[in-house]
Amino acid sequence: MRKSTRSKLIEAALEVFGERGYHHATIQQIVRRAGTNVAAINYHFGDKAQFYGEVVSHALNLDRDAERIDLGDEPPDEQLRTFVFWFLHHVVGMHKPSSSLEKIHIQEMVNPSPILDTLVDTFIRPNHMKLRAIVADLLPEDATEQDIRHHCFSVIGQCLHYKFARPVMDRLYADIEYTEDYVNALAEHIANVSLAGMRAVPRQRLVAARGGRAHQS
Amino acid sequence: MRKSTRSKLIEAALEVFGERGYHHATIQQIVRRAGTNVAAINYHFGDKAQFYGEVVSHALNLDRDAERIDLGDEPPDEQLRTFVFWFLHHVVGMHKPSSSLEKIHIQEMVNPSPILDTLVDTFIRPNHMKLRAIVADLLPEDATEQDIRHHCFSVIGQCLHYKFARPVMDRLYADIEYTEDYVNALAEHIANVSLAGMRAVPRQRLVAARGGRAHQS
DNA sequence: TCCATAGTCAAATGGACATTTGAAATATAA
DNA sequence: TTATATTTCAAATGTCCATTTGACTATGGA
Repeated sequence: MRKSTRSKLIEAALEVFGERGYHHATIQQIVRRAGTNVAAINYHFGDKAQFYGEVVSHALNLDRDAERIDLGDEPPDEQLRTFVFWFLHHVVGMHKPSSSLEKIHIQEMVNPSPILDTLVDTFIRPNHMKLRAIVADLLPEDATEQDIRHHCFSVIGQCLHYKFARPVMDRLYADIEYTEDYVNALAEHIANVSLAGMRAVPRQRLVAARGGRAHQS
Repeated sequence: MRKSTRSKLIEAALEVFGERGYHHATIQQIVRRAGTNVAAINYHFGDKAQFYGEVVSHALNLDRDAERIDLGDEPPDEQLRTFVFWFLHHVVGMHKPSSSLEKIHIQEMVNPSPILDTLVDTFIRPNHMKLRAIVADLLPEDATEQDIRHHCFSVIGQCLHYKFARPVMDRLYADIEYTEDYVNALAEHIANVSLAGMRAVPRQRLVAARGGRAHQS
């Protein structure tokens, strides 16, 4: 059975939306890549917005079957390392291209569209909860809800920075090459900083009382 | 002397470009806010791109006179805290709106335009070098160039995450309010994690030899 | 064979913009 | 004042898109 126009459109759109984001992707680009013409979008999906919705939920379905992180029963600090490796390689997609779903995920963070709600519920939150569990394990018993969140965001923030700030980084340091080894070293670094930060928490408690310092405005 | 149309345009544009970014800002919006009409852009600046260039360099000039971080001669870990406070409040602009230049800075990271080069050279790099100096001070003597960079990026990455991932965060946790106190606590957290990470460096060295682990693909 | 339905296509339509134009208004200098 | 240069304005033009239209083709029963 030859590929239906419909699925060719979805596949092409997955790539184009992943590369350019919803707003910057044009229907022309998509149908050209799919080898068809603009009217097909209207016929099969109604309009661009609905089309995008179908493309994303198709990607989410694909993803359901795809590889998940297996954290096994390693000790929590090993689990964190595994998570960071996975996130950097798979989500941030540093040395080899990430899946289209991950690319769309990144695009949606930068320019959210209405589907971001769905994306958070079916994709981002589950992953976040996995990290959260690890972090909660690593922090002392009496860690507050806030502590847990903040440490999660520290981990993710360090990782995503290599995606979002890439244009700036490349201008600051032209010589970086994102080989697999380099990305592994990066993951190692991020895991180490994060773990050190979590181990330091009890000590922080004592210092934490320092009132909010005035920031110069 | 009444404000010239030219400077009214620049001021309005500073705001609009800061809010919507170069691509999403329309000339209509700018001239409406400046109380004039589209032809003024053509007359004073040629076209949108040149206009944007002038607006940014105007902002950079303003910024030259504006408040800089004064790190004084505090010990390096205090300097890092100061830097993080400054960056979160002033650049990321968390609890009160940041200046238009900072907003444009953020916009350019997300959707770079040709002026990003200028922005990096005259604005981002100098700030980066300040942080770099602090980090180099905090790390052991034998820290590599890579170590220094990575720790810088860890600091900045954690801060910027609260800007870039905000749409997602708000959906994950609807109850966060970015009061001044909260942002101060955030800064404290980020500084603590970063400092702990840097103090842990020598210990890492020993572990660092672990070969790049295969990531599941 | 005939017809209905699904699918495809090139071309038209229409909206949102940036950009240009030429005339009108205003300031400036002689 | 008069001439000249600046500055503003409303309207026209052109471009890039999404979206729609109506004609054309293929397929699969009756």
